[in-house]
Amino acid sequence: MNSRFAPSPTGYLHIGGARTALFAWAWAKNQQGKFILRIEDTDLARSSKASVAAILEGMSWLGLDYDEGPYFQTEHFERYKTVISQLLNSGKAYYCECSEKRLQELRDGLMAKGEKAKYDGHCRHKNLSSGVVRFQNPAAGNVVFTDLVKGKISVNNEELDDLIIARTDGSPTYNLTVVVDDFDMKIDVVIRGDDHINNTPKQINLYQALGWKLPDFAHLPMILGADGSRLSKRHGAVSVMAYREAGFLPEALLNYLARLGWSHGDKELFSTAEIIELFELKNVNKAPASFDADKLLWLNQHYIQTAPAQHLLDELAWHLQKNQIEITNEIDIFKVIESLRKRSKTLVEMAFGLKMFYQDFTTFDENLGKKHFKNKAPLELLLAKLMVLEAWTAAEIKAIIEKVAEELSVGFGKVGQPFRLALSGDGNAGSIDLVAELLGKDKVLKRLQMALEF
RNA sequence: GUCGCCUUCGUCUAUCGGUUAGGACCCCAGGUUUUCAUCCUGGUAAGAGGAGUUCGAUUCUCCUAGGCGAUGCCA
Repeated sequence: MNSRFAPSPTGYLHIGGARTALFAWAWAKNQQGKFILRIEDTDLARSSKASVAAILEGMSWLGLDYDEGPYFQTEHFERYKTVISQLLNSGKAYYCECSEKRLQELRDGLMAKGEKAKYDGHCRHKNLSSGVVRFQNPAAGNVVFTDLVKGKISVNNEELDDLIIARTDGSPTYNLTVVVDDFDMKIDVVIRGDDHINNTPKQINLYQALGWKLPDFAHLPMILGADGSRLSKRHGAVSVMAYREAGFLPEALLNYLARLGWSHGDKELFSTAEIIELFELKNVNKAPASFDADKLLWLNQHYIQTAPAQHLLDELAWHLQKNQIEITNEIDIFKVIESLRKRSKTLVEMAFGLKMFYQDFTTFDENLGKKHFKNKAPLELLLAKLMVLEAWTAAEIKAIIEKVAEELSVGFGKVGQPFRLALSGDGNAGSIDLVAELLGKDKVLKRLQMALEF
């Protein structure tokens, strides 16, 4: 059982496309069939190599691996040409030379009369031999099909017109190429966005004219922005890679996308393997869904808290490189990750929190410094006691902080907070005793000294 | 305009005609806590409107409204 993802390379891989890919991928894997990637690049003017690369990059990051492809429709032009002449020869398609102007006037006129704007078949019996090629759609009857997510859909042929299947330059158009490729690639279920529902009856007529067996269709509802309108740039990030940049884990995005329009009872958390195992088209929701950034963030936090440290490090590496943070052997990165994971919602936050362990700083946050370094006594006492501390462990360090607080008759916070600022520079750090242990005696003493000079 | 699709808490969703309509995110309250977090407990909150079928409709049918999509020599 095969499915495919067929993006047109006119931009990056966006959230909606990624979900379509995910569902098609999950379905094929669930069926133990093939997932095929096909690039629909027949619009030469709008397609670009950069977009192809961006789409492949997005899919690769998400781990949506394909069993075949990427195929490019531009490599199938001969095949399309053959099919088009077959249609022409059998009288199921014809040339049309109507000018753009005539077509426009025709549309305007019909619309003004309150009728469906469609081609009137002007050139149908002219026996022309140049121009665009139109498919002769059946004039009457209904096209009925059972969509695997939407159910029964019926469209009257009177609503459909003779669609163009080849442009003046001979190049094929979308409705023809999908039909040919889906047939040739033995696609069992065409899984795609529901903006294609209206094309489906036309394609079904094409299949029938060609005498080909129909695939099943499954049309996925759209993803809307938080305000319920079509997802666009003003809703924030729409590109998959923008989520990588924002510090999301691919499994979090995948889990989120899976639950957007699909469900398995009350289950919220799905590993990638579980998505494959449990995915069923019949559990896909019919209604469009709004993108909720808060829930995605919650999932990301969940996966940051539970993922193996090595995996976190692998994903983190990209961010560290981007921020020019270099991990050294001096401090155990895994211990640092453990100390950070509970307080990081994104990898960006984690990378940021990691900085203080591997990069020295020269200044403290001005405002916080004024507040916490005003009274030097806690830091002086801390420094004196830590300097002579032999067993450099969190427990010992904590005992010293408590002792300092006791000697000065202040609360733990009065010592801990200045200490935290001294070590981090910006006040953002976790359990201060643990942070101090990880940082190591040298750096701790140095930074305390620096704080005293503030 | 015309055609198609859709409609359960603010959001994502569950519900095989009979449920106090459940879960999750968000939000709020309380608890744990060395900042910020995490974590735990509890809470607020929904069947678009109107007919019909039925002993009984969120669930089936129809109408209306609203949203989205299509109406391209884009895909």
